Formats: sequence, C-alpha cells, structure tokens
Amino acid sequence: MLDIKFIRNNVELVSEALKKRNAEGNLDEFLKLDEERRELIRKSEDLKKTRNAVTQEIAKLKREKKDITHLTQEMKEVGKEIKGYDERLKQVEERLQGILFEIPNIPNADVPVGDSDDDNVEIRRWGEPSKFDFEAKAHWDLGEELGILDPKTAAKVTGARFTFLKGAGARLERALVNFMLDLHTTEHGYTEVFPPYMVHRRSMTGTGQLPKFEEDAFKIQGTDYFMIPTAEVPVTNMYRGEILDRDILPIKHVAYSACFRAEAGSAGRDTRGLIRQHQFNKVELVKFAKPEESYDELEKLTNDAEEVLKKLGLPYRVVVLCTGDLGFSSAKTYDIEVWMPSYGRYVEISSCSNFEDFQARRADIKYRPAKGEKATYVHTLNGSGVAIGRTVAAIIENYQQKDGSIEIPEALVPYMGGIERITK
RNA sequence: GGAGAGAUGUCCGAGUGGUUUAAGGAGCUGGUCUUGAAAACCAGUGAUACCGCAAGGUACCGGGGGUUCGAAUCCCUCUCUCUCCGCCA
Repeated sequence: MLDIKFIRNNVELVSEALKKRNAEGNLDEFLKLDEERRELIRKSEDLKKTRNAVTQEIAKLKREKKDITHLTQEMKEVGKEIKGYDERLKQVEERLQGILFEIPNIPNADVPVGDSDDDNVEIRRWGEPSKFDFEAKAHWDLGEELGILDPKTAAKVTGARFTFLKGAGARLERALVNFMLDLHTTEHGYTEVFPPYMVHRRSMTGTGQLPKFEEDAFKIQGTDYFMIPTAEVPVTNMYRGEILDRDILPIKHVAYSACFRAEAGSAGRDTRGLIRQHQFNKVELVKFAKPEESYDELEKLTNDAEEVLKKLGLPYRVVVLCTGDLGFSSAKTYDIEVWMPSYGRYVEISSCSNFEDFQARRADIKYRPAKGEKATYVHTLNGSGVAIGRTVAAIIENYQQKDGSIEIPEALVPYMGGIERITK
C-alpha cells in the first residue's frame, strides 16, 4: 500500500509507475475521494467540537438545577448531522482503501523497464549448464522409473498437481529442508521459526496477497482461514501492528513451510513434474530492515539464497525482474534461476524482493529511528532460500547418470544418512 | 463442547452515565540535595492516528454496532486471553 499523502503529492510519478508495470489504478477517482474525505472530516470534527463544549455546559447547568431542554434538543440535531457525515465518511474511506489496496508498489528507480519476463536482465551466472554424453531425461520420467516420484497415486488420492515422494525421494526432500535450514541459521545468522500453515484474512492482506489475488489462494470453507501460499505471510505478520526496537534490526528469520497455491490461470502449464504443484515445500528468508539499509540487505539475502545452489553444485543465473514482470508488492526483485535440462533453460527457483515500506504500511510494522523520534515504517524483504521441490527436480536432472541413477551432491550426503547415489 | 473470569496509556493498575475529555504507582526526562552515586524531594511526561500553513482541533480505554444531550462506564455482537470440566494428536 502506498502512502495517501505520497499519491496526493506525486500523482504524475505514480501514474508513470503504473504505466511501466502495465497496471491500472483509478487515480482520478482516488483524488476526488481524497478531497471529499478531508472535507467530511473537517465538517464532522467542527460539530464534535461544538457538541463537546455544549455537553460540558449541560453538565454544569444540570448541577445548578437549571433548565437544559433547549440545549438537549439542539444537540440531538447536531448528533444526527455528525452521524450523517461520519456515515458518508466511512463509505468514502472504504472506497478509498479499496482503490489503495489495488495499486501496486512503485518500482525502484534502477529496475529495468519492460513488458514481460523477456525483458528481465541477467546480472550474473554461476556454473555451466549441464552437458550429458547420453540422452538426458526429465525428472518426471527419471523419478518415476526410480520409484521416488509418484504423481499417479497422488492423483488418485487427491488430484492433479500433487505428488507422493517415496523412499530416497522423500528422504531427499527432507534432507534439503534440513540442509538449507542449517546453512541459513548457522552460517548466515537467520533465526529459525516454524509458522502456522493457515492464516486469517488480515494477515493475507498485510503482505499483499489479498484482496486482489484471492483466487490464487486456498480458503478453508466455513472459516476465515487461508492456506499459506508462502511462509512470507505468517512470518512477516508476526510483527504486525508493532513498533520494533531499532537495535534488533535487521531481524532475519528463516522458516520452512509447506506452501499451497491454487495456480488459477496456470492451467496447462508445467503439468508434468515437480515444477508447479498445489502443495510444495520451501525454506523462506524474511527480513525487517531500516530503510537506508534495505537494498544492501536485498543483495545479502540474494547471496544467501545463491549459496544454497553453490553448495549443491547446481548451475544458476540471477536476473533482475523488469517493471512488467515485478510482483504486486515488490519494489525490486531478483529471481535466481536454476538450470533445468528438461526445459533446456533456466527456471525460477528463488525470488528475492525488497518491498520497501509497502507491506509494512499495510501491516503497520514500524521502528523508531532514534530515541524520542517519530516511529516510521520498516522495510520488509523476503526470498526463497530456496524452493525444495524445484531443487529436487534440479538435482535429479543435473546429477543424473548414464545408468539412470542419481548422484547425491556431496554437501547433501550427510543429510541423506550417507547415501551417495539413488538407484533403482 | 459446557461453566466462569478478563481485555484500560510504555508497564502495573483504579474507574458501573457529566468536577475522570482516564486516578494512583512504576518507568522515563529535567531539577534540588551530594565529592560522585543511591535515596529522598520537586517538576514534566500519550514514543498514537487523523484534519489544519499555523494556532488549534478530533479520534482512540480489545474490534464493530446501539441507547443518550453526553459512554471506559449501559445494551447487542465479534475476536482474543485465562481458569475449571469434557473430548482429543
């Protein structure tokens, strides 16, 4: 959510930003309602001032046993008038907030302008795309042949876009979770949290999933609970409505969670394999930082996520998302893309974003820059560190051997109980 | 699921319709005293949001609604916390 005053004073800038994003925002109506809102507040508060004064007078007269009926009559009318203004004000503010909630964040100045992911800009690469002297297989074929991935049974039990992991496959998933959590807690200084997998509407609104993207989320019928699409939601909302002590910033959390996404609008895309599932596991990095440090923290956070892929020996590249591909709440995002032989290209495995104060304003998370100073919004950041399912897919494909077995990356062997290779 | 008790400012905690438009205490800030500190004493103190160029004003006693000239206080409703009982991984 953007600041009302900021929009009021920077209409051109906001309008430009929307254009760059190919997004729409009802700025004309916003400005009109903003004007009306302030006028209603003025009128209502004027009358309240009068009422407060007269009410004191009535109390005094009553103590003196004097007649007050003419005053109470008068105030009855004033009360009605106030109520009228306040009711209209409430309507105006609701509409205003509705518009505000649907305006995306303003991209940072150094974000490249572009229409789609074709215009994202590669920043760096690590490793070389894997080459094979045999016919390389896709992870969905290889995984089923090895008996470690079983989407058919999942389809029987639940439906499409779910998978049973079995044997060494299930072990690999668990090993990756533990490996990543250990790396980020012991080497990168993140504090581990294990969040609830369901949150209520306010939390989903705080991080920006709602109200605009409700169709992407799984809602629990008969409740106001949503399955979390990422641990970002519960972990960011841990601090909702709080003023944080400046000395504890930056706060760095790492959280493992399952993630649930309806994938509305993705029908027919990535239908095979682990790339796009309704439920997947992810280790998420979340930070709360001082505004002046948030872009340094974004670089560090991205590096922390990259370290996972380096240690696993998976080739990847980092791209900065262009304005047209940027997520709704984000001011700047780096995607880390891992080499996926079956796709013949790099595939997103992590998305690291600085939301600046966009989420903090929605969720009301502040800090005090200095003692006695006015509290101001923190900057929130997060990134996958990294998506587990896609890592499993990447390991299967990049570490496949000619005989159809899969070598386990060295760093992962201790987490696999010493298993160095997955075979039939 | 049943029965009951709560939610007040940074914290503790009074307050059942108008000298409470929130007492008192703690904390914090400043001062007096002291070689310094502690203690004591004195004074100040909403780290809130909004409207306004400002002066100032309005709102805010868990959330929402109602009664009233006037609500922290009365009524309705929701959320959360705690205690006891039942059930349960």
